[in-house]
Amino acid sequence: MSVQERKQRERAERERLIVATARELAEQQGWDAVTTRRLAERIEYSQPVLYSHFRGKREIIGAVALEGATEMAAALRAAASAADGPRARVTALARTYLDFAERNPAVYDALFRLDGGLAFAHEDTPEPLKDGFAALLESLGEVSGDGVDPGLFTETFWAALHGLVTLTRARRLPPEDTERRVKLLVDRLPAV
Amino acid sequence: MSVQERKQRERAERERLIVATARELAEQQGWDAVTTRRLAERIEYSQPVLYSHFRGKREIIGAVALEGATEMAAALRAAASAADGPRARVTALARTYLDFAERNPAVYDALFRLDGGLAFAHEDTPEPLKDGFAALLESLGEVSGDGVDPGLFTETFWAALHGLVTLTRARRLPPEDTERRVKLLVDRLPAV
DNA sequence: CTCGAATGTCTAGCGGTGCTAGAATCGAGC
DNA sequence: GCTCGATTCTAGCACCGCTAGACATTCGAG
Repeated sequence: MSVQERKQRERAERERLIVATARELAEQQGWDAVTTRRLAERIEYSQPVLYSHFRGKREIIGAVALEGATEMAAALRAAASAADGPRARVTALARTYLDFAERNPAVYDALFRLDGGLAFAHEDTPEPLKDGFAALLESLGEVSGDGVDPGLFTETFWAALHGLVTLTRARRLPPEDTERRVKLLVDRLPAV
Repeated sequence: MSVQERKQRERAERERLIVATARELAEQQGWDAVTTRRLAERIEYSQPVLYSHFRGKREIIGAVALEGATEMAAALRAAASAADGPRARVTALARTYLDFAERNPAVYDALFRLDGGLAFAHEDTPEPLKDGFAALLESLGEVSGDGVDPGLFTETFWAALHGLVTLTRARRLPPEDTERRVKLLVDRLPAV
């Protein structure tokens, strides 16, 4: 028994190592640099070992996304709870969102740009993802205004932030004015 | 002379064929399916011929993007000029933007998601791209409101639309409520 | 009209990718 | 110490973007 338990523990540990290494490599050099060969070399195992933990690269991206979602939700909630009043919460939330995206570009990509094989906005969406959206909803829902569904408002505000993140990162928007763009969103979209 | 002219014409014609074929293939099966081998086969030349026209795949994406930018600008201007009054223009503009993105996903990706080696928001940005942004600015600039730079307002509104497009396409947002999300943006972001 | 040079296009190949079949090794339990 | 199942590895597949160098074709000069 104990032997099997130890093996299971070691296996779980190795799985964490794979995810952590993939994330680290992606943050350092971008997801394109996360090849199964490089990843295998970094964890000091051969390539096929990766496939005994994950179906393929896509699932590894998905694992990084789930990890990131939990962190992002926590960051958003921390920022929101530190702010006073609905408007201040929205401002804090937006800043924290952009800040997270900027500090963790690879995680952000895994979450919202790449295909990690995860279901979104669906009943079988993994809990961390639902919870991330919930964290947004908690602060944004209270400023959606009469006649506007809080969920829909949250989706729209989120999309606006996501647009800022992706266009800026893709060098379609100059980064200098981000703060002013966020201010515009925060000033006008909420119903108060 | 005439011989050289004919050759140049044929060469230009072949270049158009490459771009059109790449675009077609990308719209049919996504950009991942646009490999140099497949593309070469479809135009009935060998791979190296592609490299006598373009530095690489990236430049082919860039060429498709430029073509698409011109079309998009035209579509946006047509929609705007058919609408009556600033608010109606903004609504028409937003709908046309999303419609273009939905009808031409590969072109949209070439423009705003992929690396086509093009400079944006810069002095040496290619004319079609500048013109596309100008088409947005013409309608959005008039509703930016006092104290808000029209360019900045346009960027922000654009980013919101882009966020809707990409999150919906990436299956992060359910597609059904797009219309209501757009309404929210159009109702709240403009200063009137 | 011929022939060398320039131009154009091709075949073949490089080092890389994600992924996998089957051989080799390891270690637990008798 | 041995056996046998689980684990890990080596080697390889088909594909990728890209390119060197061979080959064919066309052109211009004599």
